[in-house]
Amino acid sequence: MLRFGLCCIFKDQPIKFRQTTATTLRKLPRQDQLYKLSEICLANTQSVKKALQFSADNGIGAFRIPTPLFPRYTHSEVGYTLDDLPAADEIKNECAKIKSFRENKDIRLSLHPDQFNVLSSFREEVVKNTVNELEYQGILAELVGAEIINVHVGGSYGNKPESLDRMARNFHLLSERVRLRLTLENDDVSYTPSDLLPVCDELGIPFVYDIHHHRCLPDGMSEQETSGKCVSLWQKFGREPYFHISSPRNGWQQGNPRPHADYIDPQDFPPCWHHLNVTIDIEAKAKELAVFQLRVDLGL
DNA sequence: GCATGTCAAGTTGTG
DNA sequence: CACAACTTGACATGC
Repeated sequence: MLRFGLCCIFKDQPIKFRQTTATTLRKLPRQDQLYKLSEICLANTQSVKKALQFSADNGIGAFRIPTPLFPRYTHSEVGYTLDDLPAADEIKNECAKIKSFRENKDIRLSLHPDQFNVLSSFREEVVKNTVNELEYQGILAELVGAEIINVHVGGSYGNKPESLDRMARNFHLLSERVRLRLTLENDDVSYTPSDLLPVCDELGIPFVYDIHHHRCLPDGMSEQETSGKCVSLWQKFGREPYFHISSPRNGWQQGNPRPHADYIDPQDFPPCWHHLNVTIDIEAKAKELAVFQLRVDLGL
């Protein structure tokens, strides 16, 4: 069975996630900052619950939680912990509901920390911030029962082996809570599946295969072979594999193929995936509509 | 109301 | 050298 996953936000569904910025918060007294943050965090956890309900109602088996669910949590000036917030108990209660709903309905939850998280950096400050942010993601993941914290390696700085070594060393700075959830994903500028599969094997963590990135940055390994290796790595941990797919906004023939299209072109869906038991996150701008359309196009 | 500029963080490739 | 792209626009401000 193929399990399709939604990413972060919705196109048509009235499910919204709120945000705020450090600049805005800085203008408020601490008390007001915490009140504002409390409202946002509570609203966002309620939105995750709605997203899960929508998924359950529509046969969608995975949801990627927006990274800034608790906005500015790790910020050096305006950061906070849940217990600082007036609605801390309510927020934790919502998270507990998300966790049990997820378990009952078998919906997988993942997190995808953004590009500022660079475990391969040679700058101590960057690594420190990255660890900090990943630890926040770990706390969030534990609260809501998210299984995966998926990251890119980041910079290669002109020397991939050395950068991967740094990443592997910095991996051990992370708590078990984060290490047990961390996965690596191939990107479209530096690290290919061939680069990452051995590293993942060494670190004992799974590999998330993004086929669009692979097509933008090929490594000579076929899609079928890469899929197979990804599947066996996940099977080693007794877990269901995770794939990502998207289509190029302007097609493969003209311009930059990296920007994502609104929908998935069924031609871009690899035939070798059809018979697998895997989770496939649909990275398309039309969001839930793209998942529905793809199911129709593939005759599912 | 609506248009517009801004928002914590990193790295890379393109024009 | 500026800017877009990346998993993703939303929010605050000012007219």
